[in-house]
Amino acid sequence: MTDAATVARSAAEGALLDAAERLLVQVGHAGITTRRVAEEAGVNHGLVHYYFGSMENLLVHVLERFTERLTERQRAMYADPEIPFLEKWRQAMRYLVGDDVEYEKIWLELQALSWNRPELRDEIARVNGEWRAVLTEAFAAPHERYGIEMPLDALVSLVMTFNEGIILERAQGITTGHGELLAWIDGWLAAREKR
Amino acid sequence: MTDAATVARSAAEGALLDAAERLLVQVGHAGITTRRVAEEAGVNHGLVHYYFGSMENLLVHVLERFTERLTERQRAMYADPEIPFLEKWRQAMRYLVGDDVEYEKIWLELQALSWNRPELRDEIARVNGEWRAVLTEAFAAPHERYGIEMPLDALVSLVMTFNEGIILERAQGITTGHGELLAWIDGWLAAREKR
DNA sequence: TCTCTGTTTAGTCAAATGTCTAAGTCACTT
DNA sequence: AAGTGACTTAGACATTTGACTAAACAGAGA
Repeated sequence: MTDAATVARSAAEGALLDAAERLLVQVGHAGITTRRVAEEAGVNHGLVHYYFGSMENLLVHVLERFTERLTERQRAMYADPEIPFLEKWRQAMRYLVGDDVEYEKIWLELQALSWNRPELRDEIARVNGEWRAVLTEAFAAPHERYGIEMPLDALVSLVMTFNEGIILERAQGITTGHGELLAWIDGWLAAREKR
Repeated sequence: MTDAATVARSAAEGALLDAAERLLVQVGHAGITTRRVAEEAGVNHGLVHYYFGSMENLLVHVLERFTERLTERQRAMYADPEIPFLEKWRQAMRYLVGDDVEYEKIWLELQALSWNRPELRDEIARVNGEWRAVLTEAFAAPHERYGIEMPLDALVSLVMTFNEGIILERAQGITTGHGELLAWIDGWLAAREKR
């Protein structure tokens, strides 16, 4: 295979994966067909089969690429030891209720896909475990410093699940109470920070 | 229309709605077709069109019937003023992590369906609002009695979203931390109860 | 008993879909 | 310049799907 050809192929493959993500946002996983994703990507519909073997397999690749980026983003958000915890928390909450609803929609659609494809569930569970690990490490020090009564693993689960709940509600256009909740947490953290 | 015919028709309609719910659990909303739901219900596939006009409309009826039951269940869970709050809470949490995963799967599939059908979102939002109202009323007294610092609407949002997050994680086979979180909350409530 | 009306059945139809293939195209090598 | 091999294209093919329909059917009332 020539270099030029390799580049062209990678570009086309990437275009198909990008197109699939856009269609996840626009119509959901159930509405994606080989012809539609090819048209969205501006490539011939035969390439879906040529590159990925099947429509199903293309979505598997979308999932893998997305979870890789997601894991990276989660790590970047909380990992840097230079940045104070409160700042990380605020950054994470800004993302959570920011206007990047599309990103969350992709993630939800991929999760919904996994509900009925057992072979994809491991990948979702892996990302969940990774996120849990990142949060557990990031919250270990604040957990002690702020004197939070609840055990660390319970706290991490609480943070993860209420985040997922907010994402789920936002996907349905519901935002009631989110601002109040996040504002109170922020105030609570800030007050303890100053002491 | 005769009475006997009415009964037979109601039975067949109910059978189709029940079959659709079972298929939501088994294969998700994307895998439901007129022929498949008819076979599952044991009726002729033409009846889907005759009764409901379209496959889409059948799912709308499934959503309406389900949300009606869900609202009723939520009210029954928290409404009775005779039952002490702690007991209600424990009952609700037992449901949440009970083995009735199928029920949650139906609810999640219907929500996922609504992500791409704007006409269904009002119904989801309605149920969400109803649940919020029920919880707000049920938590008003405990909120004050337990001396919870967070404002009531933030507390209600926290409870709702972490519940939804737990449901979402459980749909993917993830239960890490749930037991620890609920156990701690239970202990916290129980300790304040005794005082 | 016979008709009439609403229900049920089996089957038709066009459109859409995933998969696959044969022919065409292009860059690179010899 | 011709050949080579991989890539790309357009189209074919069998299935499946939602929607629809004509005919068979059943039960209530005359």
